[in-house]
Amino acid sequence: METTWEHRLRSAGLRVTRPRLSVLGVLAEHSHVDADTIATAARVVHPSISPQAVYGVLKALVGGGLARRIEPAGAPALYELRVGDNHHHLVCRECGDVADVDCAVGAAPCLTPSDAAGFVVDEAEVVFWGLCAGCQVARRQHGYGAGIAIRGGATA
Amino acid sequence: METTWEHRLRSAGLRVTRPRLSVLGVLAEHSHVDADTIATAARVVHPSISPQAVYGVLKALVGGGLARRIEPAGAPALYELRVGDNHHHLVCRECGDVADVDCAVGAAPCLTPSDAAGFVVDEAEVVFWGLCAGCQVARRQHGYGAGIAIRGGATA
DNA sequence: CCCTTCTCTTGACTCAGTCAAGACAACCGG
DNA sequence: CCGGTTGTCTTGACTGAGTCAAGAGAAGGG
Ligand SMILES: [Mn+2]
Ligand SMILES: [Mn+2]
Ligand SMILES: [Zn+2]
Ligand SMILES: [Zn+2]
Repeated sequence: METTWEHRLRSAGLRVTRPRLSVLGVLAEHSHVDADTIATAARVVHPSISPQAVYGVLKALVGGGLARRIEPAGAPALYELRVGDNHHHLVCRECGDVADVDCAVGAAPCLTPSDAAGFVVDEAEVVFWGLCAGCQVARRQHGYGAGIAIRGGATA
Repeated sequence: METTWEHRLRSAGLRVTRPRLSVLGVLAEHSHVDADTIATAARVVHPSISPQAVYGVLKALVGGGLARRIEPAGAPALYELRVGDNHHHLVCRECGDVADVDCAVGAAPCLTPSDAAGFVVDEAEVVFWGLCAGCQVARRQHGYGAGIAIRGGATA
């Protein structure tokens, strides 16, 4: 059972191209990256790649199930290769850093709404908002310690 | 204990203005509306209101805790008055319709991530993706029945 | 009623992403 | 190995949602 990028592209019905391989290469090293960062990194190995090619490649990869797209509120979309495992995300309100959270329940959707209002639900997307370790330290050092009012109102 | 909009604005440290009252009026009748819809509706009662005023008012209301902003992936931000009850949302992949969900049932791994990776979490945001009742019917009638590949990877 | 300060209007501008036309290159068949 | 057929990439224009800034206007404390 082949698992090279070439094979995975082909079995998704996609042609194997240099732009696609370089974007996949970037995604393999960085998780939760935006299109612009991907373009910059991909240009190291394939200098002529255009921003629009990156958008196109990413759309193809997501459509083919090779990549996943997440859109944290107030930030450009992020892409990752971890796909099909229904995992969730921690997002830092301060620096935007994103960390993976394995879903304790496993299968999607991992939660069931109390009243689905007639909806057929196929996915439960969970985003945990907070402060990453680094930003907690930075706050304390700059005198923002103790109880700060954090944007967003409702506290878990 | 006063609960008029005027009072609530003032106790949030905000002045009472016509644009703010008309936006609040719109929010009181429609839930989960975008800025543009709000502007159009507010213009009925206050014709001279500018789009930027609506953005400004909404930012003030959210900042003052009178309104909540949600940003479903791939759609403009939506606003509502239900605030401080940490409720969640069902979003239709087809028509974008949004419904409120009081709380999730079942295991609650999603209020406390198994491994918070050093983050201090203050909010768990949950979005249930699926098809609303109306769009389920529409699909069946147009021959899209049975198992369709739905965007987003993991299928329930 | 006046003055200060906050808020609104107007208009330019940003950012992330899309759309479309044509050049180009991957892959299939011969 | 070569040529033709598509699918993909490049280039460049464009959109939509939202921000920023300057000045006019109005809210509300004194
Ligand atoms: Mn992830
Ligand atoms: Mn709601
Ligand atoms: Zn951080
Ligand atoms: Zn629908």
